[in-house]
Amino acid sequence: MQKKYSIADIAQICGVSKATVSRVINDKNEGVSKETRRRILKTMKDLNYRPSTLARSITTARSGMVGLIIPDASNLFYPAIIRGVGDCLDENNYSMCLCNSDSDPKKEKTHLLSMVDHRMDGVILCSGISNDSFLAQFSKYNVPIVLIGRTFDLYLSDGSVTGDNVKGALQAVQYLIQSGDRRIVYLDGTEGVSGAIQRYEGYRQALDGAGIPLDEKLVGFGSFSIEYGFQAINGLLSRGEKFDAVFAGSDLIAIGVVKALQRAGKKVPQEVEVIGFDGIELSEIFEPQLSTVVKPHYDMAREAARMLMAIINGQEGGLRHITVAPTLTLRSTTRPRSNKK
Amino acid sequence: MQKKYSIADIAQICGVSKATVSRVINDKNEGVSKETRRRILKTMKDLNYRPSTLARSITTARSGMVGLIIPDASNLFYPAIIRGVGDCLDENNYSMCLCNSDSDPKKEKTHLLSMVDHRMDGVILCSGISNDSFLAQFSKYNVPIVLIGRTFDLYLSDGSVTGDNVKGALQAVQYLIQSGDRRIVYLDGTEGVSGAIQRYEGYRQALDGAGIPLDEKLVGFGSFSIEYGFQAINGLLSRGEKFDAVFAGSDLIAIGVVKALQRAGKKVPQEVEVIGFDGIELSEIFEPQLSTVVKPHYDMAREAARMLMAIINGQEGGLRHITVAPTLTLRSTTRPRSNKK
DNA sequence: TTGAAAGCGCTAACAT
DNA sequence: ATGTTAGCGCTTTCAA
Repeated sequence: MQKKYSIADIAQICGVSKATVSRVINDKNEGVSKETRRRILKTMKDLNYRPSTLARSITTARSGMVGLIIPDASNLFYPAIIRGVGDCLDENNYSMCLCNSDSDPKKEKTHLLSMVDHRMDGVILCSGISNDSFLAQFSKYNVPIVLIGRTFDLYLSDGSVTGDNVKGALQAVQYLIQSGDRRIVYLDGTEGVSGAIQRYEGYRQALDGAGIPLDEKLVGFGSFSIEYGFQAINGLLSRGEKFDAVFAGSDLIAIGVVKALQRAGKKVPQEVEVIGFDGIELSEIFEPQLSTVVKPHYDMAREAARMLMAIINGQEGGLRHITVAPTLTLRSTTRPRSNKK
Repeated sequence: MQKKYSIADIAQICGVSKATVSRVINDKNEGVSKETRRRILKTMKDLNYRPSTLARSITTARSGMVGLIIPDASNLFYPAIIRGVGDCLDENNYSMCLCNSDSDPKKEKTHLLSMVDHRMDGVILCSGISNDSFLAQFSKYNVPIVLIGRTFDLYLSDGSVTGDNVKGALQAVQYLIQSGDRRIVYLDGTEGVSGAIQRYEGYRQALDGAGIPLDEKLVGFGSFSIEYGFQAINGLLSRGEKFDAVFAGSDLIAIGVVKALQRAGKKVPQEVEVIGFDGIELSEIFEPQLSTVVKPHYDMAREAARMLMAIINGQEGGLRHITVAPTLTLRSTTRPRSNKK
């Protein structure tokens, strides 16, 4: 167990002051002779000395760390998000502190406060919690925050990157309607979450536009999981509900839907068309490949991180609230159609 | 932009010393009158004061953070790992610092050093890099390290949790052989990585045991991805190679294999049986569901974190190197067989 | 029960 | 080019 050296040790051994050592640590090209610098560098190396970021942070008021809060790292929606912000932070020599909120306001609050305690230079919140969120009170702590995929309480944030959920849902459902479907099931995850609210809005607009009355029996909310999609369809089927298509608020739900449909002997897409939402990697891997509303999550996450870095570095404005238009991507869970003009 | 308060501010406002405030922050039940404690607590709350973990860490020599290094957060193998260590850390009020190494020794080194700089209390390394790893030199820094799924250089770590890859591969290939398969393709990810080396060993043992000569044309290494499995099979097929089954070193590879096979019109499992490795969530989601060698990744990661916490807390021994036996799980990419005795 | 003072490892003026 | 001196926000003896 070798001793941990501090800047004072290095200074003493090299016969210089701490200030000089500090200078070479921080790579100021000014003010240190080549010779001394070399000597100090060598000593640091020989002793395996690593300057403490903690101590530095305390004086510079910069921790070099950013927090990322997501609902659940094991949900297949998040890998792209994690990697996106991770890559951007790497490029900026920043570290990432990750935690799971489980969409639980309590946990969200705990983690948010933990970010403050650890003096994170900023945090990225990728979650869908609605009203009893701690977000409104978070500004007190003066930690810049940027939101991913959460389109209300934007005013409580310093930046945001979100997909246009209303439009995405609208397009998807319009497509189904044009395809001849009338009774269109709409299934989404956590009710009250911004994305779900907006997709519901898009769904309604599409029906309205086509003069199709909304049938609440065809609408359901649960969780963003395969299980929910599976159960929901089984429920509808057992209740004898008839429907031509399903629009799901997430790809995971859509996959559950397809599985339940197939299990019940319904042909997808011949008997029932299915469109998912998100365009996660899995939507392409799964067979049949999902028709879905694609959002570029990796890039969105990267952009959110870039934004946060800009804010932290005090760079001037630029657009701080970005909305990206999703693209309806037709694959194998919708019927092929000849292009119409 | 409100002022950031420090312990000194709170002390002054409450008319007590910093020491007293420190006492209530640290919740020592000793030494603070109920009244003073109440007053201090109230003031802290009113001012939104949050003690700086950084400052505390510098004196206590404890950061309350643990680093987790994985190759790639966007690889569908890792969600379970991330969540597993995350959950354990949460329970211990620890934070997680996550980074991606891309299986690049340089990046691994950079991140490992960053962990030292940030004075992480420990790190969990979940990666498969082989020889030019920085691991051998890492012990210099006296940061406890535990390994997940990396069964060589265990002596360089303070703990480890790994699956028995030799045995897992052996079982899988033996099963295929008993199933009547003779020409068995073996595809794995990064060559030289501990897991791959061991699976290759298991593969060889199984062939040996059955007196089947090893045909190197049926063996390939690439990356742990769907793409690789897909390409590899296409390559074999275009070269006119004949084979009865495929054993893949990861589920992702196996999925690529199945896709390529199906695309080429080969029936799985009727014409070609496929067994994957890992048992990630996706192996069950994918259709056809993968027959695979399952390891409990979430639990393994959790256990690794638990181990690390024990080491950090200076708790006595217990087993510090754990090997878990994987279980061959038969699903839809192998032919049904009657049980034999 | 409370306080004073030193110290943790660093940076940042300000001198020299 | 280098050193001196204060801090930064906290914990921790040791006294009172």
